[in-house]
Amino acid sequence: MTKSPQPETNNTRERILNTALDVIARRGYAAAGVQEIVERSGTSKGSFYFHFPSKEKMVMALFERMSEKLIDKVYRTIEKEPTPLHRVAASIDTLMAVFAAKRTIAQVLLLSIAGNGKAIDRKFLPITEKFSALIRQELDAAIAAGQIPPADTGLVALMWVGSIREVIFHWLLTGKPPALTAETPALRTALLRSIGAEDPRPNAANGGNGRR
Amino acid sequence: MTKSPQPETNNTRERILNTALDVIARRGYAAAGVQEIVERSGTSKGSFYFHFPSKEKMVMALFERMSEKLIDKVYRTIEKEPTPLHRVAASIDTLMAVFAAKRTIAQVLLLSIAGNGKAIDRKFLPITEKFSALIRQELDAAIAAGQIPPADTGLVALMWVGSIREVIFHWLLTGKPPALTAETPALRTALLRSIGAEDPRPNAANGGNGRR
Amino acid sequence: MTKSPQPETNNTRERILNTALDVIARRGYAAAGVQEIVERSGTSKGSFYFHFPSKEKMVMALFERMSEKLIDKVYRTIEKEPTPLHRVAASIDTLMAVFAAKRTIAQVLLLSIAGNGKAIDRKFLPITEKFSALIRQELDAAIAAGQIPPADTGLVALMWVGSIREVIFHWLLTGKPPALTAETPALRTALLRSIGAEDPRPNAANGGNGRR
Amino acid sequence: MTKSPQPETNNTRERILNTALDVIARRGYAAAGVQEIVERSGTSKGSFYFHFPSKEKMVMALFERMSEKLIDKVYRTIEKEPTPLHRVAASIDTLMAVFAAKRTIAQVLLLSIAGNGKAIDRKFLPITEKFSALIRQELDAAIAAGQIPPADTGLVALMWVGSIREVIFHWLLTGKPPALTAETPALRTALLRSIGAEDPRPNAANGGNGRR
DNA sequence: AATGAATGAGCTTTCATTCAT
DNA sequence: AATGAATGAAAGCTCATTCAT
Repeated sequence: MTKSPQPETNNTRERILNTALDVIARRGYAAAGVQEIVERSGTSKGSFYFHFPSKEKMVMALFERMSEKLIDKVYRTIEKEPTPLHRVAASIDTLMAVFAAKRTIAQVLLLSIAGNGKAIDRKFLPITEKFSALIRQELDAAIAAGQIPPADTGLVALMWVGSIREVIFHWLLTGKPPALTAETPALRTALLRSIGAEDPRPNAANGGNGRR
Repeated sequence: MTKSPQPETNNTRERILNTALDVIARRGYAAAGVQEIVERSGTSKGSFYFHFPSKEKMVMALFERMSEKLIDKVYRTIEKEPTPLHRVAASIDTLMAVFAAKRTIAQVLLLSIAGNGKAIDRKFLPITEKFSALIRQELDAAIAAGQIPPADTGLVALMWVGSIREVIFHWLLTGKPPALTAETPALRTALLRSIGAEDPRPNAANGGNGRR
Repeated sequence: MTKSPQPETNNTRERILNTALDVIARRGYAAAGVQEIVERSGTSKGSFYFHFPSKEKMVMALFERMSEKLIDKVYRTIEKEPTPLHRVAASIDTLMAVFAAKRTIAQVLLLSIAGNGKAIDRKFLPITEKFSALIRQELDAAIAAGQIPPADTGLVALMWVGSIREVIFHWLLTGKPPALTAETPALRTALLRSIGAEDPRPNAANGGNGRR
Repeated sequence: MTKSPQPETNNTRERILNTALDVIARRGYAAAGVQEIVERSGTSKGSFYFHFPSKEKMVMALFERMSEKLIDKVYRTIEKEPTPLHRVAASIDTLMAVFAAKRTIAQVLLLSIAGNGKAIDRKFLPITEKFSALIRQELDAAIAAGQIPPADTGLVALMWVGSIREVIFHWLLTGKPPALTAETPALRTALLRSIGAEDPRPNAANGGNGRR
């Protein structure tokens, strides 16, 4: 097996997690064997089970690390925005930008894990859940600030997350559009319109018909 | 293993497919063993492999059967509607209604299969794809009829399917809201608003705040 | 599965035996499934087990039929020969000629069956055994007639059968020489020489070096 | 299953190979299950597949080991002989002696494998092939040295291997003669005579009649 | 901390055989 | 005589996990 080039991180635990991300993206959760992960990461079974109590727990750790990083990134980006509505729009942009840049993370976070049938599902739920909690919070703030009309923000947040997820899904599986971020402005505009708001960043509004 | 009560269908092939639906919903694709399926369906492994060349092919047959039924159901429902926009709205309602009524089908069709990492994904892709093709078609008709402003219907259809999927997802995993269809009007209204249309069936619009 | 063209024989039992010969030649005894045999012969499992108590017994019947035919053929050919030594030589020629002409029979009789590890071996032994009994008998007659010096005819017969078998083996597996019968004269001459006899039919003796 | 007494070798790989030899001799290649092999060798399936990628590859390894040892043994024995003809005679003696001493090896090497119908046949061909290549080489040397008249050594080597094989076959299946090596001198004499040579080691020539 | 041989339950699939029709 | 759906034991193989070193 080819050992992935893994220069800096000398920390075994990190090496395993990084490799696991790769392998899961390539094969899916169920087909990602512990064997392959330890081979590619240049460690050993013993090492793996020294650092993690089970494959499942390791994947959970991976998820936590990924989602934490992602949520942090979103928070750091939106805190510079002037109003709640700007923050709402910026959240969308950031999520799209990050997933476009890190295909592997998108793959694992959004599709490789869902639907294993095990209790695992319930453990992984929080990830999409966190996104929608974040979005809901900003929407509520925008309503409180009078920028948008009242709405069932729980439902809307769910819908938004689903919309974003599906667009990325489609991109992951079909490769269209080649540059995922090209979709962002139209997506943002449509999402905001669904709650009766104007897009505060209409840089590349699009009124024509698509190309799918 | 408890043998599921399976009264009428004496056709083995059907019995296997029906049981497989149950077992996959309960355990997920990968963890649904042929053993359990044949035990619960009161058949045998030999019988299973007499009727299907492989587990994978059996699941594909199951999918085709389910998605065909579902798409048919939607078509039969919307053809009674007067205008394209009514048909668009009716599609949403029907999808929600069917999934609300058949929890098991929703589970398998929308979440148990995705993310197996294998080529299988690409075989199952068409299901969500079919939904969005259907929706896009109606949206295009509505635009042609001048009922709604021009839009990237490919993107919008994707977003709608994602929204619907996520709401159902949430319901499947958290059980909220207890009656999925309670969500339908608000969902429909928001989706239509996203393309600048008025809801032609505003029977139970909801403008309050959520409860998630 | 392609059903072999099987025009005349309307007798099911015969059709099965003929097809079995083909299938065993193609796949070997163990890999020759009852399924394939009945499919290719245009019959059914039920029919198969109506005519034969088991796969093993069917193969035995096939063997008996084949070896009987072959032995008969040899007897009919050699009875025209003038002296025991001529008959000995003619036996060799006939065996080689028949196997060269019926590759399939050679394959099944000489290699597809041997070594299944089961009790079957002991049942199939008689085939080579019959050849050597036949040869031994003629050799004994030649000795009695004073045509050749006394020898351990049991051992010699075994050696001859082994020699013939190995040459055919080699031909079956490597395809050399393209025409098996080209080997016959040299083979015959060498065998006769091993018991101190002159070849009574030295039509194409060969003293040069080989081409393997 | 009774665990074979397996005192010394603590190396798992060797234990598996040794046991496999036994089991294949008893049951034949196809009927020798991995289950039985690991049970008798006191290991586990996991261990088996840790050491070998497949049952087929394991058998190939076993074959290589056996045939290497055997060929080596023959080479070591014949190199002490003074002339090519002596070496030819010594090869025959050694092959017979080794197979007589290691019944199990004879069984597996000479009969348990042939006729599996799979590509495997072609992998196992080399074993008899190696014997005949070895014999041919010595025969060619004897011709070059002027010890025997020119002949088609390719054919002769094949015939010799077939003769030897058949005699051992017969012994394995019928148990006659009780001591295989009793056959050796007569066999050797007859083989040498087939190429017009005198037996250089006529220690126990036998001209009487057989007892088969 | 790390190694990798060992484990064994579990997997999907095959196949000779049976039996109601 | 013939059919083919059904059976179930057994096959080869996988893989998360353990453990002596």
